[in-house]
Order: sequence, then structure tokens, then C-alpha cells
Amino acid sequence: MNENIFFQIQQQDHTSQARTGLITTAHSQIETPVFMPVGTRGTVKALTQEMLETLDARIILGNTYHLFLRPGHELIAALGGLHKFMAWPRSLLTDSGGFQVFSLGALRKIKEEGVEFRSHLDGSKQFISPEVSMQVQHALGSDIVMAFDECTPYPATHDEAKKSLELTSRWARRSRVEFDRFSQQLAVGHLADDATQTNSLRNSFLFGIIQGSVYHDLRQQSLEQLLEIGFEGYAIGGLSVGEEKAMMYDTAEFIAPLLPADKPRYLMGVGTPEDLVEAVARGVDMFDCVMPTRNARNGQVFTSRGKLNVRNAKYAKEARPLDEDCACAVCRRYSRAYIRHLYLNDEMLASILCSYHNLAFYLDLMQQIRQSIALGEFTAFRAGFLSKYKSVEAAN
RNA sequence: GCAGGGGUGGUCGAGUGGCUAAUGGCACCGGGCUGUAAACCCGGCAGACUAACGUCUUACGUAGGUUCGAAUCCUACCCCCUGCA
Repeated sequence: MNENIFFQIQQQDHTSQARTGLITTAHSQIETPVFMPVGTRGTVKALTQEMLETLDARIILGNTYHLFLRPGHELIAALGGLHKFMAWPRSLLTDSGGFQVFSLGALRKIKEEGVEFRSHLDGSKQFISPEVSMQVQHALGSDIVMAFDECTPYPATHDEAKKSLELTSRWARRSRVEFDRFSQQLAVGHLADDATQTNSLRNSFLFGIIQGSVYHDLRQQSLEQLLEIGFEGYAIGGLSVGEEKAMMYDTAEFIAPLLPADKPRYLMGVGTPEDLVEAVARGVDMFDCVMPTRNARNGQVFTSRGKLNVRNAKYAKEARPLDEDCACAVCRRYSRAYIRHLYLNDEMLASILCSYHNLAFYLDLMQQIRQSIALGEFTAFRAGFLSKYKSVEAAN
């Protein structure tokens, strides 16, 4: 049955690597290319789950490290898993904690066995290994599980990047083994509980993460090692960590087309609206980024004419919406002047409205991208979007 | 009326002879944010000139005075607060 296939390519663009596809999990169907809002602690900050549904988000992220520390995966499991706990019926992808290996800097110590963290909440000592990460993500009930990796810092020498990617590969194999152990338990359990259940749809899928910094040979090596293990999807990690934008595009351009065409390709942590368009052109299917939500809380909104900071004094008397070309609920109703007023008074509605709009903008952009690919017009769309986005920012 | 305390830059509030164009908070202005230690962080904030080092002007209730030099000391006046009548 088709609905039991995790990923199906629907349309391949002829003038670029762009393609559309459909991901099917136990909780939702996800049209790709897709942008996944980040909900680290079981919440996409400032938004309700109802709002996410209204925005037609089909999948959001959660984070192993954060939920492990608080409230703890056992508690969430006892309450029926993360979907039920946070009342989110659609898909969830959980990051493995690998990014925290990178971002927590001095608070962590990397060993072969795993990573010792100093909790950023209370300073307590914590340990996450590939096995622990899989156990936590399994307890959370994630639809898409990420292998535990080391997000290589930038800059890294060729030698450092090679050592890092090889550690990630060893951890990827351990992640695969531990993940499969749980999957088999689950399958056996299902048979015991309900012998009539013939649903072959798996409950979760494991993605491997390619590292290798900006070195093509290392990226290729990383990919080959992951292919040997075998995953349901492949992520490009270790980008947008401080490298030049051209380096990011170059690395994505090199590695993305080498990933298996019949598996989802996920560029982790990216990015700006331009980044999304550019990466889709290079063959990427999935994205996540804190930018639309974090920047929203800081007053920066994305519009079809580039970004603007709605706190700026020049918007004090503007009756216009954030983006005149946006049809979202916020742009249909609220003015720049009002939203600026909310920011200047530290009113939480400011963050809510801007987060809503920014995600609406991102998700609408992805919708337009998918549509243009389906119509065979992606290259024209790409050129039109970028020129409008880049050239008329001053008009904001 | 008497006694005591006080008037500092948009605001609150330090400073009690030169190191003070004046600490700090707030407000305001601007920038940054890419698998969220982020409703956060950084910068600016008397005016004029300069690419810049910097220079000049005007500023600590008002008006005088002492001094090489005053937001800081003295005198008078104006205003505010507290207590007693």
C-alpha cells in the first residue's frame, strides 16, 4: 500500500535538483520540501498547538536534551508520549542532543562512550550517549528520530573534522543498533497485543547525520559510512554554524545530490528564507530553524520584501500590516504601529503575533516552492523570489 | 513663621574643589540572532565640527562671589519635602 511508504518522490524539477515528495508517518502526511518549526521544549515558543494547526504545520521539532532534563522522558512516557503530553496530534521529529554537544560549549565533555553535560538548568552532571538518546527519543514517541552526532564546530581543520565525523559515524551505528532493538520490541509487542493488526507502518524512522565540515572529501566519507549502516533519511549537519554563506551553499550543493534520491534529505538548522530556496534548488527536502520564531520574539519579521525590525521608530505610525503580500491572520488584522507599540511595552502579544506571522511566511514560502516545482516553474520562482526579497528591503 | 532636608542630563538617582560631558538603572535610538542555555545579546544616547586622534560650545534651580580651577565652598533669591506652631 502506498500510504505505508515512508517517502515518495512526486515531482523532480528538470532545471535544478529540486523535487517534491510526500512523507507519511503514523501521525501525518508531510509534503516536501517542508519547513519544520522548532519546538525544543515541547512548545513552539509563543504559539499554541491550535495556531500551528491553523498554519498547517504538519511536523514540528522537539529536543532530546531539553526534554530529558525537564520534565524527563519517563514522565512524558508515563503520560502517553510527547504527542499526547503536548496535545500535538501531527508528526514530531526529535533532535538527538547532538546540537547541544556543539552549542553547550564549555558545559560539555565529549568521550567515545558519549557526552557528559553540565545541565544548563542546575549545573548537575548528565550523560547522553547514542543509546541514551535513542531511549529518550523512543520514550518520547518521536516519529522521526535523529541519530546522536557531534555537530562539528566551525572552523575545524581537515584533521579535526575527520576525527569528528568518524566519531559521528561510530555513534550513528550504535544509534541504529539501539533504535532497531526498540523497533523489534515494539513489533513483537504489537503482535502479542493484537494479532489481527496487519499494519506494517512503522512507528518511527531513524535519520543519520552527515558531518565533515566544509571538506568535500570528508562529507563524502561521512555519507559513505552512513550508507553502509543504512537509514530511513539522511541529514546534513554541521552547517550554518558560523561558516561563510557561500561555504554552506557549496557544501550543500556538493553533498545533497549524492544522498539517496529515494530518501528524505534534511538540512539541519537552516535557515533564512533565501537559504531555503537555495537549498531546495540543491536537492534538500526538509528544514528546521529557530530563526522565524526567535527573531520574531526579538522584533524581526520576514516579509516578501525582506526582513524588517518592527521595533524601529519609523513604523510608529504605520497602519500597514507587517507584509502587505501576506494573507495570514496577523497581517489581515494588525498594523505595524500596533505591534511596535506592543513590543515597546513588553507585551507578550507582540511575540505571539510576530511568531505567527513569521511561521506563516515560512510555511507559505514552502508551499509556493512546492507548487512551483509541481508546475515545473521552480527556477523562475526562485529568481523572482530572490530578486524581490533582496532588492526592495528599503521599501519596508 | 520657626527648624531640618533637598533641587544633577528625557527620567530616577550617584557624585561634595581638579582624575566629571558627569557612575548606574530606566526610557529612547540602532544592530545582531540559522538542528533554541535566547520575550535575548551588543552598541549608541548634550550640541557642533572632523575620515580619525581630537577640538570647540553649552550644561548640575536662578543670580552673583571665592579660587589658577566649582555640580561640589560662600551670599542672596526662587521652588519642593518633613516636623513644630
